[in-house]
Amino acid sequence: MSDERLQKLEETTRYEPGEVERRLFAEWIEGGYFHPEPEGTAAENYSVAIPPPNVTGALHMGHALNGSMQDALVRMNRMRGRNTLWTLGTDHAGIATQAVVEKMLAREGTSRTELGREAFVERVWEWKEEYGSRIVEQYKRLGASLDYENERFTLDEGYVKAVHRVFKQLYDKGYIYRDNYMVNWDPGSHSAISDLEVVNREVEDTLYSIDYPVEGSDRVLTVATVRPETMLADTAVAVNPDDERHADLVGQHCILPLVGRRLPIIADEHVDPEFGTGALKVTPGHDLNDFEIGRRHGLEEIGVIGPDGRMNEAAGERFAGLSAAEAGEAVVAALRDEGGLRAEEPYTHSVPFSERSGARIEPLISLQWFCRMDELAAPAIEVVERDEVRITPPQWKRVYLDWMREIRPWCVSRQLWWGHRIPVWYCDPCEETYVAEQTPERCGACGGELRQEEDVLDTWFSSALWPFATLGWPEDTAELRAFYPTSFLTTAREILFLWVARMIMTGIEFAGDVPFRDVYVHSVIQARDGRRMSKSLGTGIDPLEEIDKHGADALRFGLLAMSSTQDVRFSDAKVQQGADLANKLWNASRLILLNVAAVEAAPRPRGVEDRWLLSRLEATIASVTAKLEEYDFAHAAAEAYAFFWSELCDWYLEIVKPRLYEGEAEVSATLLYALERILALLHPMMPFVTEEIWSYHPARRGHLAVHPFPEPDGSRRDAEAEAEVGEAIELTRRLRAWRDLVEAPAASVLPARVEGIEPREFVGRLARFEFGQDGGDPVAAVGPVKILAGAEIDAGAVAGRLEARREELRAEVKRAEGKLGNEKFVDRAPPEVVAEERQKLERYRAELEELSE
RNA sequence: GGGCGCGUAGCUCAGUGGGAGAGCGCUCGCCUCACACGCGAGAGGUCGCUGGUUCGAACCCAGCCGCGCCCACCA
Repeated sequence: MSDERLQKLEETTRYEPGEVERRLFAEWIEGGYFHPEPEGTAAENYSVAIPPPNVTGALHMGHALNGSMQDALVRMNRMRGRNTLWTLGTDHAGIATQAVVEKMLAREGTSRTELGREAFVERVWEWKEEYGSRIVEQYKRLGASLDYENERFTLDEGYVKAVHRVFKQLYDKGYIYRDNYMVNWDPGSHSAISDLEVVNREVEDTLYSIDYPVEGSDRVLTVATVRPETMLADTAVAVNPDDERHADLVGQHCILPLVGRRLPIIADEHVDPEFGTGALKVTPGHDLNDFEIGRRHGLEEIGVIGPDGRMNEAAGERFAGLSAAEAGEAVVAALRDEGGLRAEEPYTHSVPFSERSGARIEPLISLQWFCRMDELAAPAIEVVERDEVRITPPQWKRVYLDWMREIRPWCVSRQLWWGHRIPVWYCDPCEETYVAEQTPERCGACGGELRQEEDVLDTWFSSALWPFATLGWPEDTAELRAFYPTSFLTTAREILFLWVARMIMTGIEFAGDVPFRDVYVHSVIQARDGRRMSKSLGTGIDPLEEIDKHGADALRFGLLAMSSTQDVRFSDAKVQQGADLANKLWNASRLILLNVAAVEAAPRPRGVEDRWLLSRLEATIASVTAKLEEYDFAHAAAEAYAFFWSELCDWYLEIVKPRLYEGEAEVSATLLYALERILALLHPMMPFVTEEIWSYHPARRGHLAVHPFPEPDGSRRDAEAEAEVGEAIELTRRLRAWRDLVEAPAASVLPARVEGIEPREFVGRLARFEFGQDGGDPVAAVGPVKILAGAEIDAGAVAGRLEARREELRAEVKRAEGKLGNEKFVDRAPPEVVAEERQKLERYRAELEELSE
């Protein structure tokens, strides 16, 4: 070690993450450690495709958590020597990105429509080039060991090829088709959206009851609606086929108030006779249920609300041009005038809203592209049933399967400009449709000009291909052979259907294998007050701020430690614990590195304490490794912390300090060995501080990021050493507690003698007792240690202490005696449990007798 | 309307059949030559409620009370 570095190590008593993290990250990049060559097979290699963040996005706590988990496993496997790829990339995020750029244009006083499609898309690309890499830089701050040399984007050239290939193949198979169908129309983004992008919220509306007169009769059928404006598009009235009240009316007609249209009265199972009067107005053009009823009965489909959310000409002169809400009021007013409004009452029900724009969904019939899912779903169900894709925690397996078994066609077209434009061309004169991977020149039939489909694909259509499209599919690339299928996926449960399910389906269909072997569904980190973290609520906690304040290692450790299968609140204390651990690592390492004697290759345990430490170390390595492998990050973090802090620092380092200061070779070797292993074990969770300390370690030959991960060494487990040192530690604790109780001054050394076997040397030293003293009656006994009278002890407290302990013991004896006196317990409990209870009783009785002398 | 989950120390959370745990906070004592972002010692819990199963229940079963999430086309 150079004098300069030695001096720095000596002087720096507090670990400062800021400067260290930037420097080390640059070193890792320079080393090229995160970029693998596409060699070997996927079975030997290790790969993960990052869930691509939106280009519009900034790193939020979910990314930070998910990134910490992925990096822990990725780094562990890289250290194990596996050829490891963690694929980096971003998602073009159709609606979100288009919205951001549209907002920007609005500030400039222009708009999307003013620019025109081509110029608009160009502006989005410019925006992407300028701002789209922000989140990538933020992943670097976290220390994520992604392959930054090869960044993918769901709209890059190769990716477009993959999307077109998939679309064409699905079309050729007959899965993709175009249809006039009811979709969730989002008036906010002016596009259809999928069922999964709709959120239902409870809304208080008014339920109106309206009389529909029966043609040629005095009777009326009273129907109920929360959306009176939709009556303008009614084309039938339906009753339940078993409803005797209305049975005679089926086949007759009603007259639609305000409009005068004749509405057939039909019978349909869907109608609930218990609701209202049992008569349902049927609006196939603006309600999904009614749409289905309409298709069953061949009803006319009238649309009175347009894509802009306003009434069109079909609504009639009185209402055309009004917004749907205005039209509703106007309809109610008109009905009041005519006397057709029978009742109105407050009504709370759930209403669909667009998750994207927040607008109330307008169910509309429109011409859209759909993908049939049944055939794709079948094998994706099987692989999960057979655990070829394992879902953890296991309750999500059923959620996945339930959803997949009920899967419905997917509306894949979106009326946006930013995205994969659907690779379909129309020839208007001869009405031909071409689906092609590359733009066709002219119509094959008439030679006429072709017009490309205006719509783009749902963003999730392209993200569904992520694990293989990023590896170069549809080309047969070395990357695909080396890294597909990927090893695992960690994800939030909210995109289990939106994304995970679809990747499994496309992976099997197009890449010939499942996209990953394991899916780990992680917890959601909530705000400190238990609310959802959200930008709009202002409850978000910025991971970058946490990194600035405490360091990336602290945040990573904190997130892993607070993670769970349950949702948890963000815990500042856990992040602080991480920061404290980094500082403790630094300082314990200073103690070791600045005091060790000659460099030794292997540990040479001398005393039982050394064997104890090495045994505990190996137990910890085995356990932490197993926890990481089963995605139990919280316990992995907690166990590593507990071993290091308590066993290594609080006990072992204190025990061996005299030997260390004397420059003993054996203890130096043991300490350097333990330090190397614990640094490597912790590196996947806290890469920066461990790498920094490693740079001072005499055994260092390269970066810790590519240092071998410790394999648990069972040969160093030593039950005898653990038991012997464990007892000595326990005795030390009891002696310390005793002296605290009698208020012995902290610095004083108390006289005592030992009956029986002399305890290990460190017991007296750490508890501040001088054993081997003669004379006088003991004032107290703590195990084999008889404490002698000293001037500095409060005699009254001693007596009190003795009596308190006796009281405890009497209670324990009573409890054990009671239990053993219970014949049923002795008969039916397992023998070892009974034996254990007998041993305890004997121990308590012995101690009680000792204290009663 | 279905499904999943939660209720354990002041706070945030572990703990799935044999004597209640961690971190933070709190109390007391220590600037002990790695670290005061530290060291040592403590206090603090009818494990939501009620029944049941068991020799034995925080843990298994049933019901109830609170809270959360997901799915669902009831006007």
